[in-house]
Amino acid sequence: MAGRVTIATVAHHARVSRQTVSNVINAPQLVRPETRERVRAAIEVLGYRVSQAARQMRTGRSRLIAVRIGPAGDGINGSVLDRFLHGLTEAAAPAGYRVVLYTATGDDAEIAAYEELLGAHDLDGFVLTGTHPGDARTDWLARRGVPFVTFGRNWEAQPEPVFGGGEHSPTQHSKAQPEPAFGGGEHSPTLNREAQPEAVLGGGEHPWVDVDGAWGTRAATERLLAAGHRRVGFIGWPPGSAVGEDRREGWAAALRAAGVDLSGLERRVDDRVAEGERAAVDLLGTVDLLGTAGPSALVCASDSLALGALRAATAHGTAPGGIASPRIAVIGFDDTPVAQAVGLTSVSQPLTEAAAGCVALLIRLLDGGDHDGDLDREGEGEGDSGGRRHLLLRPRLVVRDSG
Amino acid sequence: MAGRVTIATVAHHARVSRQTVSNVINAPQLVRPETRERVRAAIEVLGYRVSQAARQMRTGRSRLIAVRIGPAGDGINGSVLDRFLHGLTEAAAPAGYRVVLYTATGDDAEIAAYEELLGAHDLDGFVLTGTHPGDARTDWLARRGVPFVTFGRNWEAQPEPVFGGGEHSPTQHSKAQPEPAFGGGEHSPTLNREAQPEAVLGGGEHPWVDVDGAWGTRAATERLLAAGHRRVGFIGWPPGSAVGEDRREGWAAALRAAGVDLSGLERRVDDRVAEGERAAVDLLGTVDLLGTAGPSALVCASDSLALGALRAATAHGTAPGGIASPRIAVIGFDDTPVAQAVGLTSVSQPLTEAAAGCVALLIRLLDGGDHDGDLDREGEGEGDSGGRRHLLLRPRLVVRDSG
DNA sequence: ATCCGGTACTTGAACGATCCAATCGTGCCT
DNA sequence: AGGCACGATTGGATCGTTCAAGTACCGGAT
Repeated sequence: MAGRVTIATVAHHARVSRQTVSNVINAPQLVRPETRERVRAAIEVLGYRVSQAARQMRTGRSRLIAVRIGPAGDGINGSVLDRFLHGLTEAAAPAGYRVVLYTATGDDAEIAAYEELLGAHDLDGFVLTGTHPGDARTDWLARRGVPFVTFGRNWEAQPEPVFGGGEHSPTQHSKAQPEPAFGGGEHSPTLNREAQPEAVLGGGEHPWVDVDGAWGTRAATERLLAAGHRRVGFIGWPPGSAVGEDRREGWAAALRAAGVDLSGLERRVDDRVAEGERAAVDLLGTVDLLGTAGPSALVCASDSLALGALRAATAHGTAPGGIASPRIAVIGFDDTPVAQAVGLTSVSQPLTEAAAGCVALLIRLLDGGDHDGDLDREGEGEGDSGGRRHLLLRPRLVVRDSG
Repeated sequence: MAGRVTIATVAHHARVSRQTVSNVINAPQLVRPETRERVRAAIEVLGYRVSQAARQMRTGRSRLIAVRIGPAGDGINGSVLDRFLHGLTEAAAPAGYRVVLYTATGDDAEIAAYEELLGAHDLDGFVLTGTHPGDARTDWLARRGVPFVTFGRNWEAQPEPVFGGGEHSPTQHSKAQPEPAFGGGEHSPTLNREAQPEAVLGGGEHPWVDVDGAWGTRAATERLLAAGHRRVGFIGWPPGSAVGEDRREGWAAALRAAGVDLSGLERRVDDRVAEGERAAVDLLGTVDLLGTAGPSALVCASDSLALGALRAATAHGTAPGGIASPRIAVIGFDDTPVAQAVGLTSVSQPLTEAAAGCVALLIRLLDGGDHDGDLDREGEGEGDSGGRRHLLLRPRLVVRDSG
């Protein structure tokens, strides 16, 4: 009550002015080492913490970034989301940023939420998930000059698929340490913020992080091919979903590369277990006019579909009359707890790295706004997102019993 | 840039003083309706939003509440957590509060996080999850006089099991609308905050919200008994977990009430699918000295265990030699996506209501601090958390194929 | 001796809201 | 008419920080 520790308290204790204390915190290089240490000691002794509110009022920056948390199953869903959120929170903390949540149903409501968050709380930036073609949110934010990053690539601008890592081999660095850079100083030095955010977002494309779904389904398909399967089927979502098309494409590419004819190997259904089961039964029972049998393995666009397929496969394998026919392999997507529970092989998204990538890109926009010069240095081993505005991460195939 | 809309802008536009505008926002009853409307119109026209930073600096209140998001599977996990988070965010918004996330591994690290959050961001309150006996966090917060609510009852003080709803019958209101109260005014009227938080937490017990696990397992067990099963087994966690003991107790109580002997019907294992399967195989194969067969149905402390049990049950049901023995029923706990996917009957926690309850209790601490008088009125049909400091919610049994 | 550039630090003035005490009607009662 | 109470409104001070400008000092070139 009586003794809130302010910057003035510290200043008095260290026998310097307030501004010098401020400099020790925000621009240490301006202060003589001797003085600096004296001030730091005072801060330590008194247990001083800068008041974010006061700082924010002066600078207009809140050091808060916002993420939407949908009701459920929107874009990235279920337990996928909370791993992502955890990754965000953990990556943001060392840079002095915190994550606040907001909800909204539909793009319009979300834009209203932006108004509120920006107006009242001076939010510094946004992380969007579940982007889709024709997304009103990205346009709105870009037009307003609000810094943001999307988890999910920009589906508008198709070209320029930039890869995060180096080589294209199936071996992958499991832990890529996306941003070892920002551990250094406590805060970035004071900069003359000229408030020209539209310059930051120049170039027409916003920064994004995404997981290469096609690579995942391709890896899954190739694994099945390598195991001797030829006719590898695919159960995906109805056309129209960009993510869905991406995942399908990986499967198709792998089969084309192996010279397998795709016809009759594919079903497109809604993302539910029962639908997946029906589609699988349908596919597995197929015998075309030439007597070619149905697929002997299935790649699915989600774990839900895969779970359905797995049921159908089990039934199919034992049904004929006692003699177990060769087992139908199934591979899912997202490595949800369901997959872990039932032993389903699945493509796992590197969510922690994706989250760290989002934070790194966003913080670059926020703290390093106008350092265009710095972007010139190329891949000095600094970490994945070296000077990039986009980051396409490779998923990982988690192999279990099912394929 | 040039024209940020401040309270002075609005005042000028509406031809009143700043204070009047402030009163319209914070204590509308002090302002003549005519003036009030004029000011509101000006706010609307100009798109004015109060600057939280400025308000916070003056009042010391940030209108931010914090929730920890653990790495995974800690206390409440997976998709359970993000439903809870969504509920919190949604319930907090109409009262003008926002949810910020933080991470910490272990109680000590979490306490360090409190220091930081309180010192720098002036956080108003905390929602803790996964409380356990001897929790250092609650002590620390209580000693500091920081408002907080736990999701998870206070395991220290065993007595006083207060029920949220009314009657104790198995029928339940599916949607209980936990807090229809706070939709009214935009903000609470200005109060003389005397900053005596220790008074708020007087009485030795902190507010909490919890789900009545025993009620859930009891309902599950009773359902199985009603379906004709007599020997209903239980697969739970090793002794030591308060939540685990609670869930076990519901099963035990139901069997005792039905006059069934519990011996040999129970296994206690770690919370993994394989362990659940092993335990179920073990239980189902049991034939004791008197020739009594093993259980014909299983209640489990989690969906993981139940999934294992379900596998064992399927195998058990078909193994003997062709003739399918009567199906073994299995019921899980938490209604995770896994349960939904495999058709497992499971006890579902009312997470949205729990979250709303947490927010309601916390906001009562924050906004209504010293209204001790108000607590006297008893259950006036105000909604669940009428004047209560504790809220024990009933779970719901979601019936699917498995039992 | 004067001027200069730079470093190290200090001082006054904002940021935008709320709180406090004082003021200004306005109606009502005696 | 005067006094009083009450409701509505006002100006000034304040929260803790950063920004912009200013002071003091020192070594070296003019």
